[in-house]
Amino acid sequence: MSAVLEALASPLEPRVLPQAPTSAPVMPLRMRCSSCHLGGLCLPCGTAVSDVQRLDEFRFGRRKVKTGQTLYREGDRFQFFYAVRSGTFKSKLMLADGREQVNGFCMTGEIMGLDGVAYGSHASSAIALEDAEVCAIPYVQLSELAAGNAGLQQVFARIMSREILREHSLMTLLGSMNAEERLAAFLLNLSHRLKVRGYSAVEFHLRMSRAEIGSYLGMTLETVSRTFSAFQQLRLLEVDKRHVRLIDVDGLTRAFKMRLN
Amino acid sequence: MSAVLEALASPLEPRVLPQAPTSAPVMPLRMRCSSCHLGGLCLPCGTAVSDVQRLDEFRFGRRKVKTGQTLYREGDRFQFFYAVRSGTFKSKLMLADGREQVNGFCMTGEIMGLDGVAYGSHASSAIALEDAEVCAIPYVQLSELAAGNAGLQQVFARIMSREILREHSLMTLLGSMNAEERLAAFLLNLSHRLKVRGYSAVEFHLRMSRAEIGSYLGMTLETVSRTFSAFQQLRLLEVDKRHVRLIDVDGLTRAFKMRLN
DNA sequence: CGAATTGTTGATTCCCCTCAAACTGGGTGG
DNA sequence: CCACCCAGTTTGAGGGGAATCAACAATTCG
Repeated sequence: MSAVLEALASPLEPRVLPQAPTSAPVMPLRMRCSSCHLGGLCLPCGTAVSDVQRLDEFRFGRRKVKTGQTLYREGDRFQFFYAVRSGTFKSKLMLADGREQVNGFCMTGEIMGLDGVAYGSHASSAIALEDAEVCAIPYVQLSELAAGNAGLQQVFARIMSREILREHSLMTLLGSMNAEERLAAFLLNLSHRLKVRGYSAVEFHLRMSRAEIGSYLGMTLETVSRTFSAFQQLRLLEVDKRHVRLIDVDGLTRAFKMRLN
Repeated sequence: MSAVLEALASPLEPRVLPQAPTSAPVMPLRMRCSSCHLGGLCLPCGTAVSDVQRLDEFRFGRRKVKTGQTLYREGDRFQFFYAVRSGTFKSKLMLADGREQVNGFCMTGEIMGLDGVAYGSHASSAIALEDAEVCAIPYVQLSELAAGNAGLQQVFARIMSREILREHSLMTLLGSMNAEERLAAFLLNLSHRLKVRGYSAVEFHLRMSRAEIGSYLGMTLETVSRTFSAFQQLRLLEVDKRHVRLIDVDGLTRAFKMRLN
């Protein structure tokens, strides 16, 4: 019986899935949150200074992951959250027919692995789309720390809740938008996240293939490509392979006219 | 800028939305978890006995909600989770064009309102599809209690994580399944949840309209109706308005062939 | 009872998937 | 060096599945 049928119904049984070793090396380096360049982007966001000092008490291990390497695999035992320090990841899971379903892209400061808490094993795989580095946050230790610290606990709850909201939005997108609206929403989301991270909001390099975008947005790679071309003809953007320059952000915004909560 | 664009990027700013009063009355009755008939279905699921006693320390208020009434509204200040004691709810949000997007149905024992934690206001509305009763769990108190109790905190984290998994599955459904697969998955999910609650797994009354099912599954009400008829012709089930009897569960299972994680 | 809501079914349209072919840039090896 | 391959992308042609528009039946409700 699949997770669709069981997600809410059989709450706490651990799921038994084949174990596969993760391929990325563990780095001996350890970081303090208070000296991290990510600052407010990451876990400590919204955390009081005193709580960040609590986070410092145990230093998080770092790990480098090269392009194409797997950080963790669907079914792996869940031990760590991973905060992206640099690079981009895709989160994916396998369907019965062997196709892969991409269900997220993670950039600097974003937390991966939240879906592992429910059953103690990762429900998705994380694969680096470019050379990347992550901060491994041991769930057990974070839990213990949060148990004595209401502030940290709230931050953690909010991060989980934000993930729920993110998926709400994606569900709305998949359930009620056409191809142009989906791609416009995707590009504007990307643009916004890049801007927050200090990169250009209008000119950027896509880290993911057409097929990965298509999987994420629930359409085929051909339709993604065609929609890019259509946007270019409408003078909304310029695109050459993975290089994108947004010309008419307002036009793109109008192109996805739904209010996504 | 919509939540799609901001979900992960601007983490903790409270969102300002119009306030609307909730319409359901607050009941003076108060319940202890340890004496609740829901038992393992609800929040205490997976909680040690000693922790349930902790939950008993503050008694949760109950509230009756009649068919069609709103328990909480999108934009309302987030103060409570709600555990469904009886009845069925739909969770929905409004799109820019006035249509409503249904993003979940909640039955006995399930927790509503998890999406409110992120920004301190509810991101969706909850509406009773039949006369219902809920248990109002004050978030602040639950937080405080969990701060001194690692077990309870874990239960809470798992509930959030399960919600994330549920949405993963729905995203996969919306992104990669056709109408028949979607409806089959929906019916099998419903069947399973009813069975767990002691009802018949093969014969039940749908609490929601074709339009609500369609909104939830990302298809039109006409397509929902047609797909029901098609299943009936295939002798997979019998359907008369909202009364459903599953005849060939295996056949339905084959009808949605995807492995949803 | 008429009006409104909900559900079923039919006819038509159209968006996107599928299949297919061609192009690009990069890497490899003879 | 160029021929070759390969993965990724673009573009075209055609078909199918679901949306749209519409009519009608069944039920509920004021």
